[in-house]
Amino acid sequence: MSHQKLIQFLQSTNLVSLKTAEEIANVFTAKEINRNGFLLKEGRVCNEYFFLEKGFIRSFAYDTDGNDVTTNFYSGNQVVFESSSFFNRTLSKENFQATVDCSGWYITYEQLNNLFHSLYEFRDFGRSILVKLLASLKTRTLSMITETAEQRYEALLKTNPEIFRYAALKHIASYLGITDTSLSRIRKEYSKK
Amino acid sequence: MSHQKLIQFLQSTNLVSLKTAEEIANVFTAKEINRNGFLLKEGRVCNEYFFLEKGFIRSFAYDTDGNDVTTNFYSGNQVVFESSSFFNRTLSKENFQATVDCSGWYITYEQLNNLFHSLYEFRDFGRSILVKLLASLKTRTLSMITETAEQRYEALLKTNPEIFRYAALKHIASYLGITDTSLSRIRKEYSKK
DNA sequence: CCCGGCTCTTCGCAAATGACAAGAAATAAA
DNA sequence: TTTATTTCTTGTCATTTGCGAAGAGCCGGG
Repeated sequence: MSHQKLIQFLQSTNLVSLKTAEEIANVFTAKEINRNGFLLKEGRVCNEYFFLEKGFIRSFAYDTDGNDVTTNFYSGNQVVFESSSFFNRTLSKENFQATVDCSGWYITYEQLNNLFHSLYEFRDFGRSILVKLLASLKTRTLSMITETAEQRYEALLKTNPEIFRYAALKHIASYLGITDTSLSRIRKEYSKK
Repeated sequence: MSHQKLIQFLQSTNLVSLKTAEEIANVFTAKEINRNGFLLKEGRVCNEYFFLEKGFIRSFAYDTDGNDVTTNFYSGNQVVFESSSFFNRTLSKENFQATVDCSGWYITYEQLNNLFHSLYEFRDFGRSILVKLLASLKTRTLSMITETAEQRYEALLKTNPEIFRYAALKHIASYLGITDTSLSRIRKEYSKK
């Protein structure tokens, strides 16, 4: 168990030097999540800023009719946490569940704030994570408006093929904003081409 | 022209003391935007962290077919800027246009970074802005998936009635992810109730 | 190994929405 | 004011998508 991947990830933004990345990484604690295990359950306060090194996580919420709606997918080398619950210390409306066995590293809210205090570079890193999340969500929202379900399916298949290895089709369907029935039809059409 | 509203806004998050809020506000420069004027045009780097004191701004992007798609609406007492372009110094894909005469205050990227450096509290404030943007976009994306167009229209009417005072219906339609034709029909149905 | 449950596909039908076009209403320009 | 332009509504029709149900396929627990 080494911090290698985490250090690489911290440096990948070009906001953190190697020395600082090592310093930051040393604060993180190893964490494993078994298949179907939860990183976070709704109704609780998110207290782990989790770097997913290996595995796959799906986040989802329940709508007013009780339907399970996928809010996001996370594969390796990403930070996984619910920003609003984490930073505002409020109850999470989302669940984060491992689709396969996962391993990674986390720091708590307190540890993160200590690092923000002491290491200028880590604040910039933290901000870049938020900005990235916001940008990708903007792109997704725009695609919900401007693209057809089939176009969204095709784009997801090309840009995030790993999702199709790890996630159930019904969960991909709700992520795309359609029913599993409709996704099935789209896949049938698409496979003809 | 006073910083009063800006100071109040800075304090509203409870992350910034009055003294610090005043200190921060003093760095901001007054800015007016005439009706139909632009705060930001696509293809340029967003360099203004703009506090909108009065007025109304619509942000929009063009899809691949050249259709104008509303990405957001901003009324008074909000921070208006494109986070990805601003923080990453990349070209904006969005336009920000004043729907009516606007007035407010801005700081540049450089000024914001200086404040982040010198004032711990302002960093927390800046983060809370990003977290809020992310949370509201999450809510919107989820509503695009789980709610019907009529439900989204009804919710917007209740929670953001000012949008209907300032924005054209066709712009509200693209924000809701439907055509203006469809919005017109929904309004007709809705008015019967 | 077999059973039960979950997932995915398929079908028929209903409802929602989009595309296109025409006309009315509102707004801006001359 | 008059004219031109834009916005909004309405109509028809085609397409997409959802809903409910049924059946096939897959997987895990006993």
